[in-house]
Amino acid sequence: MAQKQLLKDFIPNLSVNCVVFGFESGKLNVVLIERKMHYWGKIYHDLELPGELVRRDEDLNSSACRVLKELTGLDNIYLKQFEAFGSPQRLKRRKRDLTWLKFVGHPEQTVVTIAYYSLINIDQGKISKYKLHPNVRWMQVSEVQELAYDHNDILTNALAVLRAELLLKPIAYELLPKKFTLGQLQNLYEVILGKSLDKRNFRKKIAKLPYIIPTAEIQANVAHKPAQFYTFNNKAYARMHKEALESAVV
Amino acid sequence: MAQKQLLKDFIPNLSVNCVVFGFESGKLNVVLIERKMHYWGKIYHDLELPGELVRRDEDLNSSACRVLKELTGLDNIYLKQFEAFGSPQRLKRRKRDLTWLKFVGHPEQTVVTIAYYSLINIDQGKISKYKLHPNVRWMQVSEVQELAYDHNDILTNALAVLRAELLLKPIAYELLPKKFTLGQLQNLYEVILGKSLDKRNFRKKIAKLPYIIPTAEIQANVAHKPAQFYTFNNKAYARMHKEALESAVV
DNA sequence: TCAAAAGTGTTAACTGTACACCCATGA
DNA sequence: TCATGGGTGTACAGTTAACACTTTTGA
Repeated sequence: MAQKQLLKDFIPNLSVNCVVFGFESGKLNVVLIERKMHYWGKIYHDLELPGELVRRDEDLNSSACRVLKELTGLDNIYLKQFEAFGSPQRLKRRKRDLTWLKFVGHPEQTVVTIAYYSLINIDQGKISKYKLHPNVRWMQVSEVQELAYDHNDILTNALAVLRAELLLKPIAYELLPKKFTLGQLQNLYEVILGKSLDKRNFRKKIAKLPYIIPTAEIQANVAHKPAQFYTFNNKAYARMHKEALESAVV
Repeated sequence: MAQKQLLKDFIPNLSVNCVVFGFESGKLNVVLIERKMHYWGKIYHDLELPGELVRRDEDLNSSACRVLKELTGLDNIYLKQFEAFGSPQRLKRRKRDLTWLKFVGHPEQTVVTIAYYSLINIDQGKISKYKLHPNVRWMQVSEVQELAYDHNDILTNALAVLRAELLLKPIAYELLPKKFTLGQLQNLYEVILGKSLDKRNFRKKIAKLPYIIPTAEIQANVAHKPAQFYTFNNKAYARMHKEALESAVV
């Protein structure tokens, strides 16, 4: 965590962490940071969620944006605060974490972290930009092992929030390229929710949504019947959402 | 905020605030703290949400519990973290707030607050205990005026979360006495959701829930047909909830 | 010609919604 | 006897869920 700037510019007890999800070739991935350290004479490689201490002059959201920007070079990314983690022991549950804190000269105080989850789409070859920092890793959520500190808890809760929001808000489209097929969309729902869905019922449901717009474009160079591309129309969504709110009854 | 204990025991940049809701005689109420101050020669009365700085050795949840305990003398209250508020300007938007901060000797740093909402029931004459602290006020949510700092934002968001959770989780029963009538329950939904519901449909829905148990008891001394009392059975709820999760499809 | 994913309708069960009257009680 | 809130059923509309085959393409 931020050792480059002057320590006094930061609130020593407050950090943000970002759980950055992305969907690529049918898998849900997450951005992790490699932490290399010497520990009892050996070199350990270890992973943690991206995060930093919060600056005194910035908003929490700006802080999370800053972390993402420094990490991936991207802004205008879907970003949502979901939980604060504040156990006094959260940084010190393992010997390895204590060693690391000493190694980087961390004051070893309680650090409460405000956790965000973030959705990116791996569109238009942007993926290369995520390699900006040499220790950024892009890993399948299902293959994540033991992370630093309480970061497994943070990831688990982020996933739970992602699942819940997927059913309530149009966030699937943050994870997909601008033009997507219904197969991709269904696959995304299946992967995140962890269950398979009926293709015909799924497509009927989508067909009723006024904000999923079919395009004239069609897949090319696929070894099966080529699929039609669709787009998400945010204005149509906002309109529908507004109407739904106004007429809502339990 | 906490001036009595040693300042070094607290994290100066981190507080918790509690939005304590209660339901009484058909109205949704919230606990507020009166803030009296001299301001340009006059005495102002002002309201804020209960809150305190977080101790270095305590968990965020414990911190919120502590605030509630000190305030109302009650523990084992429904308590849920819902959002962190961290704008650097959040304590200093008004002259009055700045004056107050100087008055109480606050270091005037950025304070990020972790906001909780809490539900209490005004059962069995417990209400008297809420008067423990002389400046505790119990006020209808619909009549709340301008609060200190960004506390109106916090209250607004707490209400939004309360509404959303009311539709998803059995929290209504935290706000009602152990034995309640269906009329009270419907009234609570109507007040929190801000719309009227169809009595017959509402009762049909409740009748299907395996965790709302009719008792043999019946209202007395009411100037209308006396209502039957019901209870919420948490075990039955947990059982049903577990089954629902296991068989869930989108 | 094969493999792989796209695309397509019907039926039955369930859920949500609209709607109006009588009942029991205390004042 | 009146005012107050308690209590009840039916019909229609909309939504969900189960289910199997044909199409188009590249390899």
